[in-house]
Amino acid sequence: MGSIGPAVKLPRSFYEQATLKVARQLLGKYLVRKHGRGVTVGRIVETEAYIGTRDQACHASRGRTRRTEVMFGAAGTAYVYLIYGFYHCLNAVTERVDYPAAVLIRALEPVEGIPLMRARRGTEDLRSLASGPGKLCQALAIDRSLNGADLCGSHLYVEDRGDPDPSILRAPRIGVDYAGPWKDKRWRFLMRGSSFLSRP
DNA sequence: CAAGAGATCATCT
DNA sequence: GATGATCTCTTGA
Repeated sequence: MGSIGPAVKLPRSFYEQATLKVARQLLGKYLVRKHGRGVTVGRIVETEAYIGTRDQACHASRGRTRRTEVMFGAAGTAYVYLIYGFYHCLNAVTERVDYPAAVLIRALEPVEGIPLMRARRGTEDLRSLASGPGKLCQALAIDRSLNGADLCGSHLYVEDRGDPDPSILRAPRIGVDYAGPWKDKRWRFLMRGSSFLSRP
């Protein structure tokens, strides 16, 4: 719907760019997940950037540990972690090796495989299927087994379907009040007018 | 509609 | 032993 031209899988070079640019440019692209015989796709409508060891909201600010190791690795890999013992969060690792940075995918507009998403989420409400980082991982069957997975592979990747550039808003990141001066950075990017955001 | 509680576990101190 | 880059449900205006 509204797509023009062929779908192009984003190459690794896309993720090697500055994290804020990647976070901005992921909006309007399509996250594709192939799992078993099911394909689910959502249009990315909300992202957040986590950048380097000085950003106190970034997990890597606590150093290079087993958990954060993936963020220090190559751009274009998935950083997936379990949060609050219940939900998973999906990030795309960005920038160069040894520089820890990533973009959190915060919300999707369901596009393909909607019945499967409804079944996985246990709700019929379209607006609740993927409007949050934990929700979208549940809807797309993304868990820690995908930590370190290649986003330029065939099970989990992002496509440019030729949509026109969206109108974008910036806001402070969610849930990082502990991050001192870094909590006010406007590193959250939203597609203006989308009704599938985690919050307006 | 807003606010609060509770759920549950991998990771790190 | 403490702590979350969350979500859902309940309560009460």
